[in-house]
Amino acid sequence: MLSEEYSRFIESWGSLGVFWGINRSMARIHAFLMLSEQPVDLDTISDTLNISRGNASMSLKELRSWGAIQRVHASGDRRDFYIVEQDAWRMLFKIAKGRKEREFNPALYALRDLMSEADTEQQAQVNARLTQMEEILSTVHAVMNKALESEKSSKRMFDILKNFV
Amino acid sequence: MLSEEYSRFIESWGSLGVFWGINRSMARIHAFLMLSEQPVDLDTISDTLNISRGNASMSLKELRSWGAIQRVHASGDRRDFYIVEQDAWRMLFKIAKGRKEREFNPALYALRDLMSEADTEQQAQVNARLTQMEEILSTVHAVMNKALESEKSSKRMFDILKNFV
DNA sequence: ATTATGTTTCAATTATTCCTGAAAGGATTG
DNA sequence: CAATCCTTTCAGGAATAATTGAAACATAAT
Repeated sequence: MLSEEYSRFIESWGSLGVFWGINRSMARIHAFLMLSEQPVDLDTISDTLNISRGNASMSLKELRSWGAIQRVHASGDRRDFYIVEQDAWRMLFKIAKGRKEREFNPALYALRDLMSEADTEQQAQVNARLTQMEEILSTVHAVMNKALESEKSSKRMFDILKNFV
Repeated sequence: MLSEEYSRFIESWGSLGVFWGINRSMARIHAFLMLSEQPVDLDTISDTLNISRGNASMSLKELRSWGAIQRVHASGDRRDFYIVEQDAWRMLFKIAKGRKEREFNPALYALRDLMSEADTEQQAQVNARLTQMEEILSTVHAVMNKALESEKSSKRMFDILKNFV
């Protein structure tokens, strides 16, 4: 049984997960594993969080594919156990990277194509707007690429922002 | 009828909208208005984008509540017309602000509560993990607050990042 | 006051996403 | 190699979210 604080954290981690575009179950499982000193098996997860085994299994699989968690084995035990990836950064970046490519990039590329294809008598205001938008998105694009390029690079960016604040 | 480039931009803007947590219709309408030199009325929107009037009306209302678009009137015309907010920043920030408060903040607060309530014999590894996560989220929190504090502040941050890249 | 024109609301429908549970699949043990 | 234990898959069901369309509402013109 989980304490109230544990539950609350797990649930709000779930909501934050939705913000990142991962579903609630996955995020809750991830939160639970963050709070577990010992490796945890599938049954414990599904019982504690009230998630079906099927769902838990799929969620664990996907979390694993993102490098968010690892599967480990206890000797003399047939079950699989799971632990979180020790480095919290890694997961955040993996997720961010995927979403950026799937959703951000296409919009930027479409915008650029639009601007290059546009006939020259494109109306002035529209042009100005698109130009401004393109500038913003391009910078965001560059920043994200840099941030997602290497752990070192991202940490440096993080520090710069930290100092700015 | 829209050109192919226009359509493509509108559709991918729709996907990007989903990334931000606004629904496809709203994002498409917003894109369409960005591409219109002239103020546009509800019928044109609903016909051009194949969106029902009801949906268009609701979407326009919500876009307006976010300051993403404005309603204007043409003299001698009964209809309402819509134009995009001239400053692209404003909308992005409004949206970011809302989502941050609804989804990010609760997770951070829950994490902090968890850490303060935790019994002292909390296990070392878990503690280390939570501490690391709290540091990251706190910094993100501070950065976002700063960015959302004022237009000037956000532009400064934007420039800093631009230079870093 | 009535009609004509345009907008908004909202219950019902449709689409999408998420989750379940049972069956199939693997691996280990006796 | 059969039995046991655990995991994975996936079709169907449940829950959510988005969208429609028709009715109610509002306003201006006649």
